[in-house]
Parts: sequence; structure tokens; C-alpha cells
Amino acid sequence: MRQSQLFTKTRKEAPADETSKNAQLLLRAGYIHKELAGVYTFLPLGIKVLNNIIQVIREEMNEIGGQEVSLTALQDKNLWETTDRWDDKKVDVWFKTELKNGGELGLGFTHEEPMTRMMAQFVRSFRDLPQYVYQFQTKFRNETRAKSGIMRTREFIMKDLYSFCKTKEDQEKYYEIAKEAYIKIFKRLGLGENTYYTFASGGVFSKYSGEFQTLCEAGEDEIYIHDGKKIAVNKEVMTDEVLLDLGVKREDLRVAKASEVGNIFNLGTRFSDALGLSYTDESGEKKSVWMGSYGLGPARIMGVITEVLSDDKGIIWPESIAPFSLHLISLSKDKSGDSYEKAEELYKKLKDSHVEVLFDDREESAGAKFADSDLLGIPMRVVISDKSLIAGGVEIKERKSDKSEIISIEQLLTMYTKNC
RNA sequence: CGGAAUGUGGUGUAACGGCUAACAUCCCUGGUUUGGGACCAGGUGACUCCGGGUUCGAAUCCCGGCAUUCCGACCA
Repeated sequence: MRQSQLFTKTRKEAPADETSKNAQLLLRAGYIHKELAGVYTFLPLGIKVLNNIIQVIREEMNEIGGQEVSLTALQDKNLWETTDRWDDKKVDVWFKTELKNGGELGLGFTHEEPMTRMMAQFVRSFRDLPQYVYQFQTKFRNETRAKSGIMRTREFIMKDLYSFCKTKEDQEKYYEIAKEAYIKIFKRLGLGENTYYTFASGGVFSKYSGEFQTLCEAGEDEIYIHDGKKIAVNKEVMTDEVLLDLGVKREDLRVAKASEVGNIFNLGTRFSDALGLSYTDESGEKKSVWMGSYGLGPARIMGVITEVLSDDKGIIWPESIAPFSLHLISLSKDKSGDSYEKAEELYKKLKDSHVEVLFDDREESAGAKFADSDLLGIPMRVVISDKSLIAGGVEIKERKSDKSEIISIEQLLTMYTKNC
């Protein structure tokens, strides 16, 4: 894409009412636009990043047998009354709205209920199990306090996968499989090093749930990390009993602030029993379906990556989710110059080879272009100018590094087009 | 939901109760310049969040509302 055609602009200063690092950088770089407190619009660059994160997650969910669906955000009052989760006293994050005919609807904050009821239409026999179903879908939560930019918002996309198994054992086995998939996802997203599987409250469903916590100053949780085992315990459940369960000693733990980027649960049979999701086993006996749920928030992950992988100049996207692989910058004086023609030519070749490239063809000063490039955070910068051509081609520099080198245009093309 | 702070051109800031609300940036015109947010000249853009009140006079003081941020509570 040509940067001259991008309708978003970078800015030197962030609005005074945004204090979180992720919101400041994402707003300044033009990835997001603020609509209301805790409500953000994703701009062209932002939606690219968000979709890239979603795609990584989708691939790993498919890898563990997930089947993608899309449920509706509109929720049936009767259904939620069945599980006693409609009342505002039970669930205080509901957004509710009225129908013209007098009925009432909710905007979904999670989807266990509709997902379970939907599956009850299809699951009858032991032959129908197990099933793993997931979606990327908008959740609405009427947070009393939205905060930290895109890390805690009132509307957000969530990946939620639900597992439906014959037995408790099958369910617990799948929980482990999902856990491994999550570990892979965070690795691919560049957060592997500082993300910990963390023991947290299992709520009413089971003893523990598993949170994935990424070390982050802007996070809302405090976790106790065991470096040897690479696990952690959420402060909320930090007791002697838990330590005994996990076989770790208190003195081996270090405390850190972290942000919850994912959460996995064994749900038991609470929802299946309440909503009539059962199956007939080999001997003709009716049994409850065992369930688990597995959530991830792509936008919060985007926020955490911005917080964790950035420097004083701007964002540093991991290649796996960057909006573009290359930032091609022409420093030509004018659009008729030789180096500009070379830049155009290179841009076309890269585009024809389906390389994701952002071409800075604007008539800006070199300094302004470099500053913008650093702010945008595209992993590789390619500068083409009279100077670079005399030196032998183009100057390449990784965003995360201070070093640059000159390579020939042919070398660059081989590097980025060999797979095509 | 409790507490605190803040609301002034698109953005960041300034202005003792007193002249035409100032400066920077952004944007537009022209010129000039091109390896780390260049320079010169000119120009557009604000009922100072909304509604009341005090006063000869309010961006400024008072009351109410709304909004945003932060702290806390909450957070399948």
C-alpha cells in the first residue's frame, strides 16, 4: 500500500486524556481511534494487526480440532434465566436492550449458554463426541471502569472455544491440549518469553482455572512466578494449600505485575445439565456432556504487545502480526528522480510477489519519514535513495535493531520473494 | 459504584475577574530544502464541554449536569 493514500496520519503528540502507553502509541501511529471511554475503532493499520493476531489463533484452534462458527451477540433472556445468569445481581456487566414488541435482549458478554443450547441440537450419541467449537465474536461488557486503552474495553472481539466431551477424563485431557495450543500461540505472537501459565480461581466450576499472564506494568494482576517450572500463581489464590497442590515453595517465587491475555476453564457439567445437553452412551445410558471453555482477547493481546514490545520511538511489531513485512521508504527529492523511479519499480515487484509492503512515497523530509517508520513499527525498513544506490542498492534495517546494511535490490527481492 | 483531577482551534499548551482569547504544531498557498520530526513568507481554523448563577465585566468565581483520565471496589 502507498502511504500517500493512507487516510490515517501519524501525530507527534498523544491526546492528553490518554495516559496508557498502548493507547498513546496506537493513537499516534493511527492504528486506532477513540470513540468513547473503553470503545475504540480499528483503523486500516489496526485492523490488519488485529486480523493477523486472529489468524494465528485460528490456525492453532484448527490444529487442535476446532470448528469455527459465529454465534450472534444478541442474547435470549429466557436462555440465560435457565442458568440463573440473567439477573443484574448475578452478572453485573450486562448491556441489555428492549425489543419494540416489549421483549428484552442482552448483548452477550460470553457464550456458554447459546453455544451449549446450539450443540444440544446436534449431539445425541457418544458417536457425536467429542466436539470442539469456536468463534471470534464481539463481546459486550458494561465495565464500571474501562481502562488502559484497548486492554479493558466495553466492546471487544473474543476468541472463545468450547469443548464437549464424553467424560471428565476426556475433558481434562483436552484442557491440556488446549493449554499447549495457547503456549504455541503466545510464542508465535512474540510473547512466549514473558507469558506464564498461571493458576487462578476456578470459580464455581472447578478448583483452578488456567490464566495466561504476560508480564506487563500496565497489567491488572499480580502473579507469583516459579522460574524453574515456568508457572505462576495468581495473587488471588495464593495460599499455602495451593502451594502444596503445586509442589512449590513460597521462597522460590517472585512477584510481578501481569496482564491476563487468555483463560481456560474446565466447566464440568453445569451448562450441559442446565440446558439439556446429554448423550446416550454405548450401553444406552444417558450421560452428561463435559465441557470446557477457552478464551483469548485479540485486542488485549494487541495492547499488551504494544506495551511490552515498544521503545521510546514507537511500536515494534513481531513479524507474525505486523501490518506489513516491509516499510519501503523513498528519500527522493522529487517524483521524477532516478531513485524514485527505482523505488516505484521495486515497490511493484514486491507487490507482484505478494509481499506485504508499505511504500512511503510521500513528499516528506527524511527525518519525518524515519520518525514515522519507527512509530509504525514495521519489522523491516528499506530505504532507497540516491545515496543508497551509489552505495550499491538499498539500506535495510530491522526495527528492533540499530544496525543497518546496504544490500543490492536483487538480494532484497530474493530474500522476500523466494517463497513465491 | 466510592474518591480525586481535568475539560480552551484537529492536537499540545498559555492567558491576574478587565483590550480583538495567545503560542506551538497540524492543515492550506508560494518559495526553498531532502539520511533523523528543515527553513522563510502569508493564510484558514475557538460562542473557552453544556445549562444556570454572581458581577459593570467570567475561559477565570459559585451551583448543577455531562465527558475523560487516574486510584479503589468489581471483573465467567
